[in-house]
Amino acid sequence: MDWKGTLNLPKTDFPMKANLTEREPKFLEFWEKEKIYQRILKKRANAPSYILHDGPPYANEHIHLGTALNKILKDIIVKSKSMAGYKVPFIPGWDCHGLPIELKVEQELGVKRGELPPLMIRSACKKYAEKYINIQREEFKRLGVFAKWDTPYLTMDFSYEAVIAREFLRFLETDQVYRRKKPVFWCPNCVTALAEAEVEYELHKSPSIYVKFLLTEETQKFLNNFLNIKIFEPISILIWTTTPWTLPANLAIAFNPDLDYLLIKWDEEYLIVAEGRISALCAELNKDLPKIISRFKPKELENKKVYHPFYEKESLIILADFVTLETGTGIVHIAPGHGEEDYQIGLKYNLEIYVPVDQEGNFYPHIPLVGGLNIYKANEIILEALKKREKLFYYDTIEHSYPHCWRCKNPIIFRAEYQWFISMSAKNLREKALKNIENVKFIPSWGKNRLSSMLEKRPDWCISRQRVWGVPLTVFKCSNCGEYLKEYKYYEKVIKTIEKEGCDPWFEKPSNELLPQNTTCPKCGNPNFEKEKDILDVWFDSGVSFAGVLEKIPELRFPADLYLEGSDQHRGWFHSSLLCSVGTRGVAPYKEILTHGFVVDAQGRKMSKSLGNVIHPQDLIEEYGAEIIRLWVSAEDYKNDIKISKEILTRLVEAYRKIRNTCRFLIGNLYDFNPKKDLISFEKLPEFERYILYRLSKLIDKVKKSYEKFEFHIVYHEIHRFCVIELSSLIIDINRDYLYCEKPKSFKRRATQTVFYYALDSLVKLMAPILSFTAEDIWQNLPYEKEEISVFLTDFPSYSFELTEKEIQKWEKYLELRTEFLKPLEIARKDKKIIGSSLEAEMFVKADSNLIPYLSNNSFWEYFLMIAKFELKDFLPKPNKNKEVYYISEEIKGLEINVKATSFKKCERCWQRRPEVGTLEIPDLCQRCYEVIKFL
RNA sequence: GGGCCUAUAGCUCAGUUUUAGGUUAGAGCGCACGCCUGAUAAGCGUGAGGUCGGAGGUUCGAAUCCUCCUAGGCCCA
Repeated sequence: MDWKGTLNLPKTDFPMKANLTEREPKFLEFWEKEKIYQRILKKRANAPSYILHDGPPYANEHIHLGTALNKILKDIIVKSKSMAGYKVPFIPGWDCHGLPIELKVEQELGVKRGELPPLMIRSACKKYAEKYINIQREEFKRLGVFAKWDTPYLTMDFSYEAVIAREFLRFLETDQVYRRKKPVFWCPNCVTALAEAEVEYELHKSPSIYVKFLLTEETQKFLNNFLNIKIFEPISILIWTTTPWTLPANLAIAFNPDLDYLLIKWDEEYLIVAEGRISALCAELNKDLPKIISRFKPKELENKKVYHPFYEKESLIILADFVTLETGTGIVHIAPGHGEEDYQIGLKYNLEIYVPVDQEGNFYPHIPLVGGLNIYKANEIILEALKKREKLFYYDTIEHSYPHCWRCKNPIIFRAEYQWFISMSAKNLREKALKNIENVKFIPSWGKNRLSSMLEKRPDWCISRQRVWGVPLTVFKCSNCGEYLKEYKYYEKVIKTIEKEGCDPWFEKPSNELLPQNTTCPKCGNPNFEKEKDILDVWFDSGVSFAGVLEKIPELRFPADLYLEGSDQHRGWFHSSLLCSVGTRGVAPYKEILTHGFVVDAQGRKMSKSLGNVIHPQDLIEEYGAEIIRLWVSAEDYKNDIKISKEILTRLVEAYRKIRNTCRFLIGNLYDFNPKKDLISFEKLPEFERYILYRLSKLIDKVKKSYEKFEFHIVYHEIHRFCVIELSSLIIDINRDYLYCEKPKSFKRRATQTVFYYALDSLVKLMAPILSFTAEDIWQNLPYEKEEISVFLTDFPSYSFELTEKEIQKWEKYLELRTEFLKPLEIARKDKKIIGSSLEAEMFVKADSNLIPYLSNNSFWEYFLMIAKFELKDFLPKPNKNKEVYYISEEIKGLEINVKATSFKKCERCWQRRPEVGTLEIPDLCQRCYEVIKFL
């Protein structure tokens, strides 16, 4: 007789194989069609809101794993906060302006900067950004991310552009903006400023010259005194440079305050150089060691003077940390208009940002000696002049890495141009920003230190760019007296225009059409004005998103609860947002900042084309499904670098299957269970079932707390572990007999189903923020009536199944004992080969008195160990070594175990070995099954 | 070169700070071996894996505190 038909075997259509790649789109469709995210928001309409403000990704390429990771983390938060009872309106955004797109567009059109009218470039840029916004939006959606995809914020929206301009004007009218020269990369051939991204480094042959700067009489007098020497012959300070043409712009020479310098006599000349360069110089200049007169620290020389090598003027001696012993003489010639470091140190010493070179690389006509000459021609003239005046100590040429223009491939120069700045000090922006982040919570906590140390050191913010794809610096300048209009009243019309038509009118309309009628200069009364040509740094665009989004959209709120980005954004968006917000609102735009690391390969190295270790999310979706990417995001601790590799993914797929299959088993065994009628109250449940439910409520607590703390890897680990241990290994394995073999409506079976019901209900909700597709899949396959049409409309479970401390301890002891009992069973199976299934085993146990209370219920242990017979004995007879196992526990003192094969016959229905099998009316069956069969 | 951060079994993570540094360092997976064949491209069990990146130091005692080094990441120069 085949008894299988009399069993209550699991039934479900929920497939074991996830087939994620194929099935995921169906759930996406379901969410979209049923407007699930909108429904969630509607359901939480009156709930307290949680504002996670999306940092806008740049719309110029497909998403990569980093962008995917970031958005999935945000999605996990949106979903978990929502299921924890908050209203979470999530407005995605895109950063649209800026150089990378403008460059890409120029490249695609095959034009150089300035070759096309700004409006044409701008329109092409807009199209380009739109294209990638649409691509990225679909890619984000494909990952299962919930958001208001139909109403994102774009920094190129007219309304947003108007906000950018308005916020800039707030800085302007509060006197936090100023204009000053600053060196930038400059291509004299293309007659344009270059961004760092437009610079290529290539080998270039330059002059290498050592130039003497003669001490002034006063300085020499001081030095004689200072070093206690008497030298009346000329003393010179030796510097090294590869750009003789910057010497006309020289305003200072810099020593490193920490280095030692020497006064030496070399070829009858008195010179000053760094001690650490002497031997290198001897080799380089092919000279013998000099005679050393004196050694000194340069601090005392600060603010003393030397003579310019060929102009009738003086140059200042200053101190600068960036001077090194790597090359040259340890003393650096400073031209603040022609180098970044020169500029910075120039600001410190209040030097002029002096630029004698025009935009095409020619000296202005009035400059002595080199006026009107191109810088390369000037190099020759300057060399001649130096020789003539005996200021050239040594001349050579070197080949070194030098910046070139990526378009015309010519060498470029550093040249100061007027730029706009937001002052860190005018209105105490730095101090205010530092003060405000004290109230911000950082995860991880070191983020605060990182952000504040950047704020402490950063220079004034250069916000102007000489480009067209962006929001203009809306400033009018009086054409007569040069006065800038600062009051907002002059700009209301411009802002309104931008709101309606975008920024194009600024580029095409004359200023009198943008200004209010009859505007005249408040200073000189002149009616004509010039528009500023530069545009704003894109970091300003996204930096004011609190104004363009949080303040603008009614369901949002300023400040936000959370900003969540990669750790690079300490210098980026966290930073610019803070400055913009503090500078105009006086407070930080966020209450909490969460940062994640970067995606790296198995060895912890960054992903790069050259290393060939780049993994694309698109490929992973195709091979594994988006769900596995989501699981990966959750499983890794994002506070550090986040590794990804084939092995990691394989492990995750396996873990995924375990979770899925466990749920499948629960579903399959609840096909005839109606929670409304069949649920058994916790108090009435048997002990083991109560213990599992207690463990379940511990899991729920832990998982909910971990979501709150944004520790998603804990969520993943806990859920997975619960499926493996409490469910699969314990209650499913042990109670399977009840499910299959007892009467369908029996207490034992319903009790087990009750546990299954709670476990499944909890798991599906707890996993939903991470395993969104699978949770929805499970939800749709629940065999009983559902409270909502989507799992995302439900709340996290809040069951609390408590046991007394005594009960908990007892069960921990039971499990400890169980582990010990399984060991001799395994020996019986593997070594002695006397049993296969544990059901074939009989176990006899001798134990110390302290263990007796746990072991006195024989039938419980038969059930709990799934064996044929368990007996507690006072004494164990000598075992037959071939046919029995005798085992003394090492872990639990005083526990001796004897295992042998049972002689009981197997019940053909439930496969248990029972003494009564063969003695009943139906000899195939055990007593229990006999009764069940009779009942059926 | 500077600032910040990271380094625990093959993999992913606990344990380290603020409940004071304390006996043989934990979990799950994977692996090996065995079992089951009524979750079956499933399930159960047992076992082997770590000088806690390296070297010093503090201490009776350190994965945990200090110093240095190595490798890697982010941001600057």
